[in-house]
Amino acid sequence: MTERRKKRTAQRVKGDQTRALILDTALTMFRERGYDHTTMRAIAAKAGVSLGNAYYYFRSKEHLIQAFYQSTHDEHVAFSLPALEKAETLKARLLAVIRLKIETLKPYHHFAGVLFKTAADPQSPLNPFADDANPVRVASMQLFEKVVEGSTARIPKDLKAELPYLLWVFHMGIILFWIHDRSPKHRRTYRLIDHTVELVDRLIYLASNPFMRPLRKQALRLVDELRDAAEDVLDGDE
Amino acid sequence: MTERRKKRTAQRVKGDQTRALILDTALTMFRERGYDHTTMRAIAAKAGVSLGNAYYYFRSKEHLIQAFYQSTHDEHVAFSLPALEKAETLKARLLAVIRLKIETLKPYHHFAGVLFKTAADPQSPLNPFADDANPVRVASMQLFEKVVEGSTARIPKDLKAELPYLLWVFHMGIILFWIHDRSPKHRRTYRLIDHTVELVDRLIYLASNPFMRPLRKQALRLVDELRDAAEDVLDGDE
DNA sequence: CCTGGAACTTGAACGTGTTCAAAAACTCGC
DNA sequence: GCGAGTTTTTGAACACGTTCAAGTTCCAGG
Repeated sequence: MTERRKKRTAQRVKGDQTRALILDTALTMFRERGYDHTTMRAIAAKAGVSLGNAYYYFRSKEHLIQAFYQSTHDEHVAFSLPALEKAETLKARLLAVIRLKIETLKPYHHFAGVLFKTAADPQSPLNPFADDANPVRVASMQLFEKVVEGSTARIPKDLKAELPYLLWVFHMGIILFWIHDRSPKHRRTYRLIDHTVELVDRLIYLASNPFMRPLRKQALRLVDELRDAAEDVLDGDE
Repeated sequence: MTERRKKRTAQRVKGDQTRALILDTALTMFRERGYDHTTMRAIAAKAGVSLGNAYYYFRSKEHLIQAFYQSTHDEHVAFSLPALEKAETLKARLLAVIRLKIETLKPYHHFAGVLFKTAADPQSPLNPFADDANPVRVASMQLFEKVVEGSTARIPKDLKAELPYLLWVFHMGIILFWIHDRSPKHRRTYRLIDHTVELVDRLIYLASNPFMRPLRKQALRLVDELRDAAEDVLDGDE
């Protein structure tokens, strides 16, 4: 067993290098030419490996995107944690985290168009909505848990429980917008973030009013239903 | 000019037949085997034309979907108009139209998965969100105008103006859900329709309250912003 | 060192959507 | 019914994602 592990780690080094090389090459080319215009052959050629080798490390061209998610997410977290220490209100915390997300993704705007084509495709194994256990999604939601937990707002339990998920979905929506935003410096997106965060904040406040309890309950039940359904998509049967 | 038109119409007959033949063949095969598993070669072969000929009539495989939209939409309208004559309240009218939509699409559930992969893809010329001149979308929204106009509900002008669009988007959401719904007889979707229509109705009522005016205005401004942005995606620059 | 097996690498081959230049069919004015 | 022009039809060719059987490299155990 010890030997076995040693062997593995020993070999892993080379393998990991190749893997990283292919991924880096791919991401660079995606950034420069876009996803569609970057062929697997070109990636392999530029990375100095064979076509088949690229497929040894990445099951498909789409799987390169999964790796991209992971890497940008890590970066986003690194930016967000310090920012969260300085913000107290829910509004400020949410604003910071979402702005930083866009900041992180910025270099990839050109190729980001593909992200949602695949992310929104329910068939795709990369769809983060469908797969509850998707590590990127789990990690991503944890960040929004922090956003909610650390805040000083008073929010009813039922809503508070669902809020990280709702905010995560919200942030996906913002990214979707940003992908299509061709305004200079993404000003439009930043304006949208300001407006929607403000609106979300007001809605949360409104929904927290005891008056709103029945409507809130109804809406939350609906959210649950949608979540369940989204996750059922993966399993084959009924 | 007259000759020209005559010539055109004369030729159109044959051409239209071929076009229809290809489309029918394609839709049948999509229904039976699904979109991905139906190749252009197979469609051409089964229709008894050459591969190139299929591309003469349909610019791409995706464009066959556009034709599909059109044909099911026409059917949906034919079902809806009589139903709308019998329903007075907004809630009842909306419920009827959306249920009938699902009813219309039912035979295509198996292949519907592709619909949203392409419909949601902002790059695609078929994306109905991006192109506000898309004939299918125009026609589709007209139906929701009828839903609102014919109803007895009292709704503030600003909201009423935007409502057809909002309901159209809502109905797209329902379709998205239905596509992934694998429950027997799509019960889950019908339940969702009931719940969401109820919720939408309550929200409209709530939003119509003078108290809600500021929040409503803010939300509507946001909707406008989103619409504008979605439509800008098509134009190349800036 | 040698060997068996595992990890890694290769490139030819396949299936598919799409393009295109050339052929065929058709229309209309004469 | 002939010729010019237009529409329709053809199928070979291309590019790309993906697969796979076969080859190479690497390492622990003898």
